[in-house]
Amino acid sequence: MAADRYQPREAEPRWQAAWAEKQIFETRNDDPRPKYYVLEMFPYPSGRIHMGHVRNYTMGDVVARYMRAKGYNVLHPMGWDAFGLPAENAAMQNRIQPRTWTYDNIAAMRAQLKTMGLSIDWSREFATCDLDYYWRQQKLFLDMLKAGLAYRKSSKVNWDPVDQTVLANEQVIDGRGWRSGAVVEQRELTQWFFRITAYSEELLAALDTLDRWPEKVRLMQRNWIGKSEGMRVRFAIADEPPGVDQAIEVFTTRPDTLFGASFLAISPDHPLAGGLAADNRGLADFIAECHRTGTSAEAIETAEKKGFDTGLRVVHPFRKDVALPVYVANFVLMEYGTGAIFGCPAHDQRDYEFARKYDLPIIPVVAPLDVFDKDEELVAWLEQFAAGNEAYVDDGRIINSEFLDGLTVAEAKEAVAQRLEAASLCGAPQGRRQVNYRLRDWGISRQRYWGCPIPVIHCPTHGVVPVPDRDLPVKLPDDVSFDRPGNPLDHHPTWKHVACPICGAASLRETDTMDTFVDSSWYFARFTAPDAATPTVKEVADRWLPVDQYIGGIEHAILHLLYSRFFARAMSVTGHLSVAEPFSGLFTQGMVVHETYRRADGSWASPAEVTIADDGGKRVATEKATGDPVEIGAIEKMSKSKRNTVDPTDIIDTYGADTARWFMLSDSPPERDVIWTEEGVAGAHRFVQRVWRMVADAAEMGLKLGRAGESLPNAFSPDAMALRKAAHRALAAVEDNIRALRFNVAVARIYELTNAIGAALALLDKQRNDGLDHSLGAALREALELLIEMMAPMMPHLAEECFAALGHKELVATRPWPQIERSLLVEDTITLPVQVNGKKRGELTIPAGASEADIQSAVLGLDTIRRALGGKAPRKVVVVPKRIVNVVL
RNA sequence: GCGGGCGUGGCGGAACUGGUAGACGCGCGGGAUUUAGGUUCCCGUGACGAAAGUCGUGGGGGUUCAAGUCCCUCCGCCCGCACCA
Repeated sequence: MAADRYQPREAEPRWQAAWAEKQIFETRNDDPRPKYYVLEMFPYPSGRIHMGHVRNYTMGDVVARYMRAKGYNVLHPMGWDAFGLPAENAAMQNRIQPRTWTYDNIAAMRAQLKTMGLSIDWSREFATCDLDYYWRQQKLFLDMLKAGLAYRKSSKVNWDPVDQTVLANEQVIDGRGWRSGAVVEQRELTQWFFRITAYSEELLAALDTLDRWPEKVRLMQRNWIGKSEGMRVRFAIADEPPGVDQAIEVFTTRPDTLFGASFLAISPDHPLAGGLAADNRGLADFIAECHRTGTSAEAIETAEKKGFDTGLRVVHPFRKDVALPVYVANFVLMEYGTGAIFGCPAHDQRDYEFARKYDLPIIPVVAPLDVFDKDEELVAWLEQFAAGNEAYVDDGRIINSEFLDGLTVAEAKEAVAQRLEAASLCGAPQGRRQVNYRLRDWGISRQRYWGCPIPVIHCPTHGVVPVPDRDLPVKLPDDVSFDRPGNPLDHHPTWKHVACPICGAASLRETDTMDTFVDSSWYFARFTAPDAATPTVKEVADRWLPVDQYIGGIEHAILHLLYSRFFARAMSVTGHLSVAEPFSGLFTQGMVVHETYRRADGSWASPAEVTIADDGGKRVATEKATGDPVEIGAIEKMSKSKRNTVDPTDIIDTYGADTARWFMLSDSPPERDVIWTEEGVAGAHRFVQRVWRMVADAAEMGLKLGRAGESLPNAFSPDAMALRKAAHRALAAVEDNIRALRFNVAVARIYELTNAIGAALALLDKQRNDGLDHSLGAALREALELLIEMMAPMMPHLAEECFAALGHKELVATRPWPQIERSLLVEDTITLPVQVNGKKRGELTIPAGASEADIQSAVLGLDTIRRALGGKAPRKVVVVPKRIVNVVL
């Protein structure tokens, strides 16, 4: 019964055409069934898809196909994150228009993606560089401007000297541009910002509602928002006439340690520092030196805490006789709090180091709880502390602090707050409570061509004038040149010259474009009505959103996901939708990694260039072309530089999309990295062929199996019953595991069922000449059909081919998910492991309904148990129903 | 430094709220089919042991009839953030 091999190259396009022809993945907004929105992070059109895309989109497709089979109206769209610098770089290098380059890439990648057999609604496809999309984005911007969520300010920006553009804080990594890797400079520019900080608290608090997000991502966002509760405290400058300007305001989260203060420190960028430096040469030099020190991680790590005594003195708020020196210090950031701090060396490590260096007092004001009320121990602790070289930063009770003595840290914070709020300094309260966030407003201006133009006009009379809706879109010109650095829009001879919409005077267009993170902050909403003349159709967006399952890489844990959360709120305020959170379920998948291969000369060899052989249990690599030995290196993320990439198209050409999909889902848990191996792919392909062979063999035995759609007999032989149980149990397990996105376990369950079917098939084949067990034939057909249906979300083409081979006319893709026969999940007899003193000594097979007493006596009657007991009487017998029996001596 | 995650055979990994550790796959060994290789099918595969059995989830300790799972402690690896007052 030699069956032909399954030919994916022939079968896969045929089924893809069948699905396309019936338009079964095109989703209607007016479909009354419950909705389910699955989305994978859309790709940047770099030109070729990579294995990371294959993994990402396969996972999403499994969920989409499964939920469709479960009766949901599934939205599963695809688009392109198409603006951005690489298109301009290509323009400069290859003298090709960014537009042409981008759309060519999209066409190539779309064709590649389509070979994967994804159940995507391609009718909703768009690219963010489509005029139709960025036009609506300009509308969103104008609405946000009106709502006060977009504004312009002059600010110090991160300037990337290589890409010649401004970067968001989030795009600066260790002081370098996230794309170019160039050391970032600080420049003063007028920039557009989105007021994301208006939602600091909201974005933080709502993280608690995102219970289907990875804890890790929520934590990263929490840290990024960086809430801290503290106080602003004003210190009066000594020997100056009282006046509001004669105070320095600091931010602190430890007002309880105020009596331990021994100095104030202000940032080199603090206005006061600048003022003082005007007639203090030494200070001016010090500030200049601070600016020279890098902001990279190493620089900060190794930088010494340095300060410069300004000569100013301030008055301690509670001890008018104590004057504290004011330093300019290199470790105080102007961007955080007020740009000034009070130093409490005893309870802050940085302040401690600073005090040691400049010989300032170190006054302990918090004592550990366990020594606080024991005089001798407290004295000993104080001595030990004085002899040590570390600040005490843990909890405790207050000492050396007049009215605070004996209070807990929390009580002391409250007491200080009340005093300072009541106290007055120069006509204002001396202190006030303040919640501070690390989150900054989002700078979106980019001095770049290939992005969404910011739709405003600068009029000499009226200043910034929004482009009226009737004049939208502000269209990117095609005739731009890239022969000099800087922004081509700015260089364009005519584009920026326009009349003011208010007075008609000659004015200039804004030539900055938006950060591409803006484009990806609302695309999920646009998919719900991709052809609408407005950014969204509110009722439609509200019906579809939030995205039920969003899948993508962990690298977007902060930027993209936080911006999208902000946009959902901004779009609610401006009337485009009314959901707060864009993604109710988030899954972050692991990377695809591969071995690296290095030649003797140090160059990298690609997997396609080497042959792996087994040499006495050790894997060795040789170069295909020359036979030279190649060193097998570390397993790393697939990258062009290490040349350890595998092209999805090569794999699909060789093995078919189903094999690639199946391998991506097997073995590794989806949140972890998956190691791409030739052996693994071959194994996946072996399984594809095995399933096909089984189906073909079964089809050949046609008569024994009954026909497609034929109902099952009433009675089953024990063999048939066992197979039915295995099939329905597998179905239940696969369903549970797909729901939990535990695809690797679902795959294992499918393998198990396949093994069971293989055994049953062999049994039936043996009966060829003997008496036929017709009920086994029927059970086999049922099991095979269930197998096909449960693997269909993962290997959709193979499933269709198999289903057709069994005589079905219908597509698997349009069939409802099979019903589990619950009665088959219940065992009538069960096998319990039996332990003696916690070690397994035997097994007991007994009716499921047996009483505890029956089980006990049956257990004690087992030979293996009697032998293990050696004639001794058990002390007790623990019976855990349906699980285990433990006989205790 | 702060925060989080992880540690199970040769490898990737299973193991529900404590209840048969190693499902499933890869690799490896043996056998059958084949002119041969490959393919395919069958059997075996945690370690030690002839066997009975003993040991075994990073190390050590604890709770429990029972621990990969809970508690304490130590070690190692990975990731994120980081002069945030």
